[in-house]
Amino acid sequence: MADAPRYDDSLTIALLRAREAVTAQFRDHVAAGGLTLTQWRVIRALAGGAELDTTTLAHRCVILAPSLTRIIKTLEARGLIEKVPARDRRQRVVRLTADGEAMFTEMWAVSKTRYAAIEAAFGRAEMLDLVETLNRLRAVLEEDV
Amino acid sequence: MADAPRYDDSLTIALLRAREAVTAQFRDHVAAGGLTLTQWRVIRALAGGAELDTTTLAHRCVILAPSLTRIIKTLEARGLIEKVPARDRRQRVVRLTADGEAMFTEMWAVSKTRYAAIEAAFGRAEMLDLVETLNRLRAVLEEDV
DNA sequence: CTGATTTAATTCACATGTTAAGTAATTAAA
DNA sequence: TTTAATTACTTAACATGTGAATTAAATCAG
Repeated sequence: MADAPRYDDSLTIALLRAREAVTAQFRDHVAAGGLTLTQWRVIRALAGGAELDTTTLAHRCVILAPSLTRIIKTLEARGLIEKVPARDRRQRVVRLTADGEAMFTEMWAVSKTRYAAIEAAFGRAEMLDLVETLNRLRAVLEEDV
Repeated sequence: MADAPRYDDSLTIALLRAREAVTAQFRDHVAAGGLTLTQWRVIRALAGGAELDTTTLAHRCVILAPSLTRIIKTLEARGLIEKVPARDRRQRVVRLTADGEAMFTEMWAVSKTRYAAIEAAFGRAEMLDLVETLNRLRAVLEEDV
């Protein structure tokens, strides 16, 4: 039997570690705002007045529906998001409140600088290329394999 | 304020989605063996008779200590791993049992083919390059930024 | 129009992620 | 050597990941 590839060479582990390293650049800042990184993704997806239903939001933020149900409950209780009446009454459509938009604006200013720092350290071209490669990998895997 | 980059362009989201796509290739198979992907990483790290303490194992598998504590408890209860007496009695050193090694061997055969399928679909050179890029990104971020 | 099917969320149960606090063993310092 | 500091791990509490079952609303078939 061929040996297992060394862990450092494994694609899954490399993805896990890289993601961990990247999110570490934002975690403290987001936590200082009283949010988790997952909650921050939701806030960010809704920024600028977007009104999104749970399914769309879950897909964009890469959060499973049960998690999003809980997160919406939490953020709504904090007054950061609010429900919007929907024509299809099965859907739960939400948007940011004024407080939510304010929270986003404030935190985004810092997030931007962190993101810029990563670009500066790693290289803008390399970063764009990496994102493109990752999206291509995903496209390939979601087709067939 | 500059707008947030579109979600599809975000590095964090790209990493999240790519990882999701890759792990999806293994999840069903691993679940069929009664394991989670996280548990499988532990089994895999111990394969071949390795005896590792919790700290080393946590680092290699990219699992936080509290999670690993629970996982070790679970896998030990299932008879897949066992404790090894350690000179430093603060440490918890574990290894696979015979059953654990058998489980690994059986499942690894399938995992290998899945991994090979990904290589075939995405390209071996591209895959090696991606892993190298991810590790370089991590190295850059863990240095300074 | 009525019953069957599908769709959108939610709920449940359990595993893991995450931070902080706690415990026991080892090491360092006075 | 006795205490203080460090180390390795565990526990606790809460948030999220994950799959399965459930509920409510919309849609479809007859």
